[in-house]
Amino acid sequence: MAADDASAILLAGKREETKRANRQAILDAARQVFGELGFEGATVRDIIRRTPLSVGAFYNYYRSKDEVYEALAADGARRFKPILRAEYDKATDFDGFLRAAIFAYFRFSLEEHEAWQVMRPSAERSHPHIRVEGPEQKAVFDEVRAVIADGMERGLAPRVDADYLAAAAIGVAREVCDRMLLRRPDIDLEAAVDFAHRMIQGGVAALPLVGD
Amino acid sequence: MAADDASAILLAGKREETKRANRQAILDAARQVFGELGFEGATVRDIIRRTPLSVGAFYNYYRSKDEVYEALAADGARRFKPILRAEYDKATDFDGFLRAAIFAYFRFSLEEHEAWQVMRPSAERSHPHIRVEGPEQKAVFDEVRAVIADGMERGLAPRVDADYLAAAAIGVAREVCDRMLLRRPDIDLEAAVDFAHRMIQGGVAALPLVGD
DNA sequence: TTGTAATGTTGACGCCTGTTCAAGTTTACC
DNA sequence: GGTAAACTTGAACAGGCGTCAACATTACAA
Repeated sequence: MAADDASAILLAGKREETKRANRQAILDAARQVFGELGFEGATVRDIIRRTPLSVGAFYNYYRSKDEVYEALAADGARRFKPILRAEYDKATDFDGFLRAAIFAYFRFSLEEHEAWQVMRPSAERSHPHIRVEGPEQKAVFDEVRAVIADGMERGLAPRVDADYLAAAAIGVAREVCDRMLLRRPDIDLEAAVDFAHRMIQGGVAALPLVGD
Repeated sequence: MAADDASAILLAGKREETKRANRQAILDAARQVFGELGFEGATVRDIIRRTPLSVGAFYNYYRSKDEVYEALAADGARRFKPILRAEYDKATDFDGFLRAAIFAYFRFSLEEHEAWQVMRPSAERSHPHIRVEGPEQKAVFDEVRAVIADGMERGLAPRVDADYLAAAAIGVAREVCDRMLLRRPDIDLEAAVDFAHRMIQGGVAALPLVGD
């Protein structure tokens, strides 16, 4: 054969290339399967069945089912960070920042939810008592928490118990967002954001300042 | 033998009696084990190992591991309901009711948490991404949600989106309570309740009334 | 080109889980 | 004492996760 027929491969090492591709394939398959079956319901074999790989290969790339999940969460964080940051920069006061953060979170969740059937229905049907957080949602949450804490340290937010405020804001956002998603197909993003925003903002105003 | 040595048994049928005892034994063991290992981590064998019964007997009393969990939750609800109801009756306005409900919830959670090591540490270590709700907590939650909805229907609460308000209040209470429990051993129940109460109450005041 | 070490892949295997069921035991009642 | 119903037992089953010795591919040097 005059020419090597593996011409489509870049100049980069072939090993490195397939490695990256396999990692991605597993991640994509896992996202799908987790979405359809939920974390508990999904088996490693369900995942690798949607890739050209074998069980053993899976464990070559990820040490466990849990680790794929973490990777998925990290991926979600990587995508959400810049979105939140952009909105953050646009805001000038705490209130504006708050709304921007909430809006960003709701929008992101909505998109993820619509992109692939996120674990809500099937997961809850099979294990009604266990609350499974979508990997993206977890990541987004950590991010929002960090930003809120950051805004507080910079003096943008009123001086209240930072830990509790972050927790409360996260609680409101999470629950209201979940509720909103349940209203499909009649989802009013603006109304939900507005509700959460007013709730948190009004709540903050009523809070006792900390440190005397 | 002149006298039957099973004299301790009541006049009630022996069958009925041991049945009730076994049911309770399983429930108690399950509470312990779920607390230590979390729902996923706990195996049916772990549970029956702490009772004088066998695997088969377990399935004679409960159809599945899930069902014991549900029973535990129902038990929690049964104990919490009167507490919440009592506080509810004492309150005269929405604000007082709100505070009473939050207080009751926090106190109940705190007691459950201290009674037996509730699933927080070990469960999260084994499955960091899965949020396992303690059976009692789930029950308490359902109860609080119901009461909030009830108060709203009776016109005690302002006319806002009931669904979202319940969700938001639950979100705040849940997260702040969790946060509070993490501060062991320096837990300030009053402060936490106060925070959650002001947050929700202030938030409600800032909400747009529904139906024009 | 060809030999060889390193790296990647495979799937049957071991162990553990929830759940079932035929066989054995206990209770209730006559 | 005898018998039927109710209950208990634990080995067995299906199915899950994660491992590993054997096999395949790649990289590289001579």
